[in-house]
Order: sequence, then C-alpha cells, then structure tokens
Amino acid sequence: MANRMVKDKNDVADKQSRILQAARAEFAEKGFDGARVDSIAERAQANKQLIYYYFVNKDQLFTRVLEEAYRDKRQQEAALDLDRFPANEAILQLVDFTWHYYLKNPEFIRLLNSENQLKARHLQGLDSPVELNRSWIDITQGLLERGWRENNVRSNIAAMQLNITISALGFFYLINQSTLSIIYQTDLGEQSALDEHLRVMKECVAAWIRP
Amino acid sequence: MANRMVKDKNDVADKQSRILQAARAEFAEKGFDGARVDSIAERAQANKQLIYYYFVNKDQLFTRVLEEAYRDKRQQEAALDLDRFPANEAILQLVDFTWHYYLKNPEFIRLLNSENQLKARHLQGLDSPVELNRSWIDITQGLLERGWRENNVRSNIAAMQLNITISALGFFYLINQSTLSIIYQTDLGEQSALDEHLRVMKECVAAWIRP
Amino acid sequence: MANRMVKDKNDVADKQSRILQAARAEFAEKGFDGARVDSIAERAQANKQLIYYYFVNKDQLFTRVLEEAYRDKRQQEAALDLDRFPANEAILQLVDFTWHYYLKNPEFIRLLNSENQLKARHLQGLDSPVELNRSWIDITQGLLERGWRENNVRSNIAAMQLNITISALGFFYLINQSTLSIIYQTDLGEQSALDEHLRVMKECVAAWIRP
Amino acid sequence: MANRMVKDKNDVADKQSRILQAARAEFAEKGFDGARVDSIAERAQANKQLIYYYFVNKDQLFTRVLEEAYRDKRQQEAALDLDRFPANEAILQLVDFTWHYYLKNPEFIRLLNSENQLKARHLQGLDSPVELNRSWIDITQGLLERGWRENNVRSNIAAMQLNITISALGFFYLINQSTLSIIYQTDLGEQSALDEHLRVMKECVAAWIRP
DNA sequence: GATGAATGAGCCTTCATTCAT
DNA sequence: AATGAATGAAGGCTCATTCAT
Repeated sequence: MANRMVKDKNDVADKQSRILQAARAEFAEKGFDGARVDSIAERAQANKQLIYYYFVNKDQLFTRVLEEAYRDKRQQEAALDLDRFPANEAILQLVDFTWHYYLKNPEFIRLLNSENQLKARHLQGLDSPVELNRSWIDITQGLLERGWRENNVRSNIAAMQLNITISALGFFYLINQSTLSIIYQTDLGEQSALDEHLRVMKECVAAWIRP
Repeated sequence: MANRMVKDKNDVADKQSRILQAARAEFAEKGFDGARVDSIAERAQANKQLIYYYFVNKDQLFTRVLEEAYRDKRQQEAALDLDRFPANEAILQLVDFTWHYYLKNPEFIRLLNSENQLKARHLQGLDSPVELNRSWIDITQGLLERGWRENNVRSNIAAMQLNITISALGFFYLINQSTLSIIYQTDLGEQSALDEHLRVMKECVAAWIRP
Repeated sequence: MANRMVKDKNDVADKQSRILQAARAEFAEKGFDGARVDSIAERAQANKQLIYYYFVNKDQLFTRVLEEAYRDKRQQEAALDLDRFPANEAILQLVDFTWHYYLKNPEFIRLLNSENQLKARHLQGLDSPVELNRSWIDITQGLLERGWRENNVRSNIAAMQLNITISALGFFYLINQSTLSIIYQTDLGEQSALDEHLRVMKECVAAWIRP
Repeated sequence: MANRMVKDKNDVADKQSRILQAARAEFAEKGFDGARVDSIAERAQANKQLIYYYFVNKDQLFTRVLEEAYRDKRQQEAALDLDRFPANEAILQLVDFTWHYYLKNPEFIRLLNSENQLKARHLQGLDSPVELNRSWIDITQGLLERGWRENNVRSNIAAMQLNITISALGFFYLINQSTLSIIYQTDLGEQSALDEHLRVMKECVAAWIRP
C-alpha cells in the first residue's frame, strides 16, 4: 500500500511534469500568444482540463514553466566547478557553459524572449524573482573578485555587465538565427558556424576582461 | 481635377502609411500573434477592411512593415559619414550609431524578434532579402578592410562576426530589458544605465578589434 | 438606390430586432444564467457572432432586452384612456390592464424576475432607470389625486404603494404558477382560474382604496 | 465504540446538514443555474465528491433544499397560536407572520422563485408535494370558516385566494426589491419602508376580508 | 475606393460529474 | 466513509477574413 501511494504520487508528479514539459515546448515554439492549450494537452497526452486542474490557467502555467526553466539552469550552474581554473580562464569557461546551455536548451532563450515580449508580467508576479538568477550573479561576482586578486581580470567590470555581455553574444546569435541565416545567406545552425561563433565570443570576452 | 488626383494620391499614400505606422506599433508591442487587426485599424483610424484592401492579409501586412523597417535603417546608415575617422574609431562609431538607432526605433528590434519567433517566414517570402542588409554588410566590410590597411584593426575578423557582435550587445540589453530589470533589481531603462552600457559595448568592441 | 439603402437599413434593424426577440424569449424561458447565446442565435436564425457584433456581450444583450421590455409596456400604457372613468374605476381598469399585460407578455415578469435575481445589475448600469417606469408612476399618481378630488379614493395611499399592490397580486400568481399549481393541485393556468383571480384582485383593490 | 458510532453519526448528520445549509445559501443567492457545486462544497467546507455521495446530483440536492425549506416553514407555522384572536384579527396575524418569515428567511422566497423558473421540475418529482403546504392551507381554511361563524370575515373567499393574496403582497415586494429600489429611487430595504409596507398589507387584507 | 455587415473556426475556460482508490 | 484525480461537453467570446454593396 505504501508502495501504491508512492506510485500514485509519482503518477501525479509525472503527469504534472509531462504537462510542464509539453507546455515548455509549445511556449518556446510558438510564444505565449501563439501557444495553444489544446496543443499542450495533446503533446502531454493529457486531458485538457487537467491542465486547468493543476495550473489554473494559461498564464500560471507559463509562470511555472518559466520558473522550472530558471531552476534547471541554476542546478546546472551549481554543478560547475570553476575553482580549478584561474579566474580569467574560468570566465571563458562560463562563456562556454552558457553557450552550450543555450544550445542544449533552446527553449530557455525562447521562453525568456516571449516573457520579455509580455513585459515580464509573469516574473513580476513572483515572490522573489531575484532568486531565479542568484547563483549566476554570485558566480560571476566571485570570479571577478578572484580575478582582481589574481590580477588576471581587469578591475572596472561589474558582475551584471559581464553577465549581460556573455549572455548577449550567444543569445543574439541563436534567437535571431532564422533572419540572420537569410540575410547573410549562410546556415548559422551548422556545426562549423556554431563552433566559430563560440571562438569569437571567447576571443571577444577574453580581450575585454584582460587587465 | 489634376489637383484633386494628386490630392487623392496623397491621401491614399497617406492612409497606407498611416496603416503601416499603426501596424508597426501594434506588431512591435504585441508581437505578430498578439497583434490585432482591429487594433491596427483603430490606431490608424481606418476602416478594417481597408487594411485587407491594401495589404491582403495580416501576414503580408507584417511583411511590408518589416521591409519598411529595414528600409528606414538602410537610409539612416547611408547618411553615416565614417570616412573622416580612422577605421577602428569608425567601428566604434558604428557601435554608437547602432545603439542609438535601437534606442530611437525600439520597434525595429521587436519586429525582428517577432519575425524570428515565426522562423523568418515573412523574410523567406521576399525576392531579395539579402538586399535588406546589404549596406550594413558593405559598410563593415569596408571598414574592416580599411582597418587592416591602416593597421588599427585586427585582421582575422569577418564582417558578419563584427556585425553580430555589435548588434548582439545592444539588442540583448534592450530586448530583455523587462526581465533583466527585475532580476538585477535595477531599472535598465534609466539614462545613466543606458550610457554605461554604451560605454561597456564600446570598451568591449575596442578591445576585441585591437590588432 | 435610396430604396435600397432603406431596405438595407431595414434589414439590419430587422436582424437586430430578430435577435432581441429571440433573446427575450430565451432569457424569459431560462433566466439569464440558463440562457444560451447559441440558442438565441438559433432562435434568431442569425450567426452567433452577429450577436456579439451588435450587442457586445450577453450582459449588454440582456440589458437591451430589458429596456425594450420596459419601453413596450410604457407604450401600451400611453395608449390607455382612463379619463373617461371615475378615478376609483380607473384604478380598477389599471388592475385589469396590468393583469392582461402580464398575461399577454409573460416574458415581462420573467425578465424582471431574472434581473432581480442578479440584484438588478443591468438596470444599475443604465443612465436613467427611473424613466423606465415614469409613465406608470405618473398615471397612478394622477389617478390618486383625481380620486381624492372626486372623493372616491381614500386619501392616505401613495402611488408606489398602489403600484406595488396592483403588480404584486398579478405577478405572484403568474410567476409562481408552476409551484402553486402543484401545491394546490389545481391548474392555475385555466381560463376560469385566471378570470377568478382577476375578480379577486379587483375586489381586493376596490376594498382597499374605498374612502 | 458505541460512543464513537454516535459521534460518527452526528458527524455525518452534521456534515450533511452543513452541505444542505451551504446549498440553500448558494441556490438562493445565485439561482439553480447560477449556483456552483464547487462553491457549495467550499461553503460547506466539504469535499465536492461528498455532495455527490450524499445527494447524487445537483438536482436532487436542490430538491432536498426545497423540502427542508418547506419543512422549516411548516414547523414555524405549527407554533402559531391563533385561537386566542378573533378570526379576522388572526388573519392579520398571518399577514404579520408571513411577512416576518420572509424577512427572516430571505432564502425561502428566492428558492421558490428559482424553482418556478425551472417550472417546478423538482417539486414534480416529489411523492406528496401537497403535504409541503398542507398546514398552511389548513390554517387559513380554519380561520376562514371560523370567521364566517364569528361573522367577522366575508364569506365568499377561498383559502387559496387568501393564501395567495397574503403571500403575494410580501413576496413581490421582497423578491423585486432590487429593481423596485432603483425604479422608485428609494431603498425599499430600510426599516421604515419595511414597516410601512407591512402596514399597507394589513390594511389591504383587512379591507378585503371585511364582511 | 471604401465600408458596414456577416461568418467559420477556434480559443480559453467552466462545470457537473465520474473514476479509482 | 471519504477524497484527490480526471474528464466530456459545452459556454462565452475572439479573431482574421469575406461578403455585398
């Protein structure tokens, strides 16, 4: 019986998580307005009303998806072990990590993008939105300070500036891949193009943080 | 009568342009899916059916808005006079121009963003999408080559890479302003924050292109 | 062409009025909550969305139906010619008129009933709800005053009291016909029962207003 | 254990009665169609499914609520002691009782009203709906007969007519309080207005039954 | 060229009810 | 006895688009 209860709980958690997963995919693909609750239900192989049962409405579902996305990124960041590198190299590792996180989780940047189109109305409803990105800020802040001590990172750089710069270079390339590929008549999604862009990003950041 | 015809033509051109303007605002604000044809008609103080009369449907209207947006940017770029600067400084002028163009035309980046969410399906329908960005590519290509000759720009940088880097730093900051402001608990829209970001962008690009 | 325009206007007015008629029937039959917009469209043989095109939403449609119901009653009251009767008899004529109006327009009392269940939220939104019943109040007030002069109506009766008494006796009987018929195991809808009730009402009012 | 069973039975009875109470409030407030099973469960602080467990469905729940409402009224009527009054005065006592019962149990008339909107479909399903109102009929019938003997009540009045007249005057005023208050621009709910209406009702009935 | 009228498809959401323990 | 999970049916409303003049 204990077993069964556990199983039930898992079933519920599983179904909720299936819905969240489906919603993440749908929202990332179509944006908030373009996403269809019906489509999410179909993707999750769940009854549509179950979505409302668990998540109340489309907006709250989106909020949950956003939170989960941030949570997942935070967890992966926590697994980073950057102490073994000198600070300046560790920062380049961050560039690397960010880029590959974006590549492996293309939904993350699209969700963020969609949320920004809605003027962050979902994030605004959260209790402590700052926590979403706390680890990220802590990591860069720590690296910068270490870099100053190690004298391998320029001193007048703020954590937010570094974060934004790192994110911007990868984010822009990926989020605008469709139009850029057309305008530059190159497939920016090809592996060689991706590799080359990573190289450029690191080159750029390295040059910038050099003391 | 000739007079009247001219007047009529102007009226027609005027009404079309009012619709385009209204559409640009609506699409930029709400995205393609969030935009409402009714709302565009209202903003333009035009009959809704007139929109269909002139622009066939929502998609073609969006395409026209996009084209106009690119055209406008091209025109402003054409007015740039960068020959009087050394190449490396001219590139920083480009950073400056790009940033201020984004600031003065916030709709430009939002339209691009929306188009990317739709996987550039509107651009794909164009006859010569490359032309949209031709001048921009020509300018940076020219500057890079001049920089190599003047020996004040590093030689292994491609025009596309430079373009993307310059655009990325400004674009990311502005397009994600809502969520970033929440997460970093600072108003990124304040003048001082904007100025500071411009400084960082220039610093970053300058460091990167230095030979 | 003038003809055609007139015809068109009539067509539109006709369709709107068909919708209003259908709505009145549906609302009266099922109450506001029980009424279905789909059903109204069907009754009116109109496209459902046309209802929204003309009347915005279910609530505003109900408001319009209510207004029309009051308007119609007002018009019929205006056609009453009570001057030829002594005041006390004229008041009994009012009982008669009210009763027959209720009988011929069973929807009127049901609409009012439904509106009261909703705490008059539709009437509250009107600009001058008092006007709805103005003529009715004027008529009774006039009759009472004349009755005092003619000395055939008791003097300490207010217009509102008379109105309410007259309405109450007929309204209660008709609105509760279903349950009353069951409880008293008689068909209160039979002609003889209706006639008898009219007699009782007149008897009651006559006794009450006697000086 | 016996104790526990008793306790449990009470608990069950209590929970059923809490549900009935909640349902009565909800049905009275919103009408049958406007009422929500969820809302009833919430008001009763009971699991929604429990409602179905005890009462099968919304209709049967409503039926039970109606029955309870009638039962309660019957019980209060049984407590009336009208023998000490002359018949004509006793009838005025009935007017008084009815009015105060309506005032203290506003749900009663609203439930009846809702049931009539549904064409008494719940009452129709009862085994002996006549019993619901038996005592009321018996009382008035008795009073009328006594009044004839005492020669203080007119002879050609039927019990049903008296009942309806008494109920109508109070019922109409209260059930239509919202719209009447708006149309007559007076708060009919004020104590003075209520008192005045009771006076009018008694005046009217007294005049009517006078031999 | 211009416009009010009209519509089909679909969207988010609600609600009474049932399932499964 | 009691409850959380789940669902089919529908309901009000929206929206891009077309009709008809």
